[in-house]
Amino acid sequence: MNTRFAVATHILAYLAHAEGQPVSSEVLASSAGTHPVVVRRLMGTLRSAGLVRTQLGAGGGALLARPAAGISLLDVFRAMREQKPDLFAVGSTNPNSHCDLGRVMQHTLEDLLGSAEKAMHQALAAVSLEQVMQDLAARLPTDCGCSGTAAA
Amino acid sequence: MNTRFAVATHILAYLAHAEGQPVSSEVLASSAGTHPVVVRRLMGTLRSAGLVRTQLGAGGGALLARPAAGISLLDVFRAMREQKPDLFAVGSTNPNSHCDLGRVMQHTLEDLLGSAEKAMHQALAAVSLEQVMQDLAARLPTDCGCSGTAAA
DNA sequence: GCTAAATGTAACCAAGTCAGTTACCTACTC
DNA sequence: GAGTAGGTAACTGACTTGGTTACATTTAGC
Repeated sequence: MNTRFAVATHILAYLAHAEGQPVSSEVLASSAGTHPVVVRRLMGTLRSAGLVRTQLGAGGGALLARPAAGISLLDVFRAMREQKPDLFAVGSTNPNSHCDLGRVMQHTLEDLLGSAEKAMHQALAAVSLEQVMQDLAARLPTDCGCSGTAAA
Repeated sequence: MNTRFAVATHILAYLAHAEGQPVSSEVLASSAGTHPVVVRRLMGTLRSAGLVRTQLGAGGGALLARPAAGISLLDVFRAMREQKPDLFAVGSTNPNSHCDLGRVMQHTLEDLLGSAEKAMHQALAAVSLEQVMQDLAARLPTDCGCSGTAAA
């Protein structure tokens, strides 16, 4: 899911940059180096997470659903994880359990690992899409000609 | 890799409990609800990470390589991840790059996500195997008959 | 209205990962 | 020497995921 997250952030940063102008999946795919359908699939997830909205028809495309400052990397992370058990799913350790160790181990790990995950979440929550853009801007040499809504 | 981590921790906790007594892969597998070969494979990873050592031959098995207090969940996590790129591998976003955005995006994400990962690592590093055992002990009703080195 | 340009999806394929399993060699204890 | 263990290779089946094609649907603009 590494790539999903990276591509999603890439896309969102692009959308943030193209404020208000819908961007087509084709353009986004070319920028992210993937296939338009992959972008649209991803977009479906981002849309149900409420991070983007899309416009059908000619001249359509995707737009941010809210200002970049209101979208955190945690939002993106969560959207990619969707309903999946957060990061550490201990549930699969078979509760073999002619005694309780299996089950108890499960709960113990869930607690201990849950706090680790929470720490990561907090760190992710602290970074907004706007900050990502600022970081990007600081790194881009000058204007390389791709800062518009054109290619990237 | 959820299950790998969970099983590894399960195994290590078991070994910590059986202080000094080698435990066979068969017993460990039965406790963790998996196959002995899976345990041995995992054990290979833990061994190269320096967390356990194994004894060949009759009466052999696995033992902790150091005291439980000296093994953190981060050690386990790292062992499971091995040489793999830590958690967020942004490298796969194609640097399509008729301009620099792709590459720059990569670096930016690596930095931002790296700090999130570091936060998680710190939280994991704060938990030792000994604490896991204490947590387990506190949860186990009384002595359910499986606290020895026998079954679990 | 018609056309062109988009999205939304479904379906399929190839690649990769991983747990489970079998099999066999090797090492060690008794 | 026999039995008991780990080490490892090899194969399988399930699952995930990215890429691709194909097609229905929607919308803007003429």
